[in-house]
Amino acid sequence: MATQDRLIESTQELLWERGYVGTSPKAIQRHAGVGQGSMYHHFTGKPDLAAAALRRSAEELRALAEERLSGPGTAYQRIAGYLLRERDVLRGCRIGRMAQDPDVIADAQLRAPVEETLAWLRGRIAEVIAEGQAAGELAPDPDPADTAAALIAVVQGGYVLARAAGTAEPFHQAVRGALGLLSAHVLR
Amino acid sequence: MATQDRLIESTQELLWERGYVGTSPKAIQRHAGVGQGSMYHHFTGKPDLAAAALRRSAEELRALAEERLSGPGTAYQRIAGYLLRERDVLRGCRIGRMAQDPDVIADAQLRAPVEETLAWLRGRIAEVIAEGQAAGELAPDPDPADTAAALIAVVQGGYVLARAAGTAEPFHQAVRGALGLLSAHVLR
DNA sequence: GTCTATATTCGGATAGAC
DNA sequence: GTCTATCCGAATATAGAC
Repeated sequence: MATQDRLIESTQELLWERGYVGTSPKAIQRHAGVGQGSMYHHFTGKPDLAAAALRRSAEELRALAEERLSGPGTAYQRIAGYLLRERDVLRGCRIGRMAQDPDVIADAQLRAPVEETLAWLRGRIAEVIAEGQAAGELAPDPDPADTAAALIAVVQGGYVLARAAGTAEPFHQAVRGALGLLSAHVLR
Repeated sequence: MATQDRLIESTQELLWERGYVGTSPKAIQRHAGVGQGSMYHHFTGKPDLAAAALRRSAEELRALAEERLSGPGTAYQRIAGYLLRERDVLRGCRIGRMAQDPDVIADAQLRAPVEETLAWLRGRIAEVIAEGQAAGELAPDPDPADTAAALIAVVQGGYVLARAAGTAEPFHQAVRGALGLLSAHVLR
């Protein structure tokens, strides 16, 4: 694999585990097996490399989500498929995690992929809900945008509860709870 | 105010804003207007001071939540009151935020207040739901523990969405979405 | 493209005077 | 109790040789 790619992948990994403030250039170099000079040859510095890593994570997350959301099944089934898909619960969301970091939020380059990805995800799920309502599969009363925000928040917040508890169980409870509430609106 | 209290309050503030890794002893001293030696006289070091700050934040959060949850009204009204109460949305949750920090999760002293507070909150909301069901105010089918986890996750995840977006709106959408789904289960 | 040397500041603390 | 001095390693680079 190319040196750049090894650097980007290592940065993705470390950002996920330690956050932006907690990830040092030195640690990235060690993890990637790449020297100091080499890193600064390919990237101008930590923010540049982190931005590349976040853009790649954003792409990957989007592809994974789209896989479930554009698959077969009713609106409810596709949303349930998305919420119930295999996840590394205790590690949390590589993208959502960054929203807590003030240095990420303060830097437009770093914040853009985070903002865009979560906005896209809310919009995409709102579409699926609206499709379900148009098809008569879902009751017409829940607002698609509000409901989509609630569902994504359940995932992001579920990670918080799981990490706090030291076990994945609260995440799964939250997802079951959300699907339980939503399923009351399934018409057929 | 006593020096200890100024240190604890400053630490609460900085942990909220910058997280544990992002908060240095030096910054705490500056914020509190307290000298180096003074800080190390009252606390053994950063983890000790952070633990004191987190315990205090945990108490405060609990008191604020209990105020709404044990107030007057039906189960649904009390839960809605809790979800809709005034919040500093873009700053997020002082306690939930810590769950992302690996150094907090790794240290039992630091993690305990986070774990206990969120577990208490889930339990307390589950109780309110169960009371509502017993009183015939809420449909009996939603599982109290799962539903409570979903509601708390909506709050925690709502903060993530809001910070990512740079505006409080997604938080409010998520709360409206959750209350919309829950309200379908209100019987009277 | 990669390596080693060097620089500067900060993080997190200890020691001892007042 | 509080202050100042000092310490050592890490964070984040830049410079220049190979």
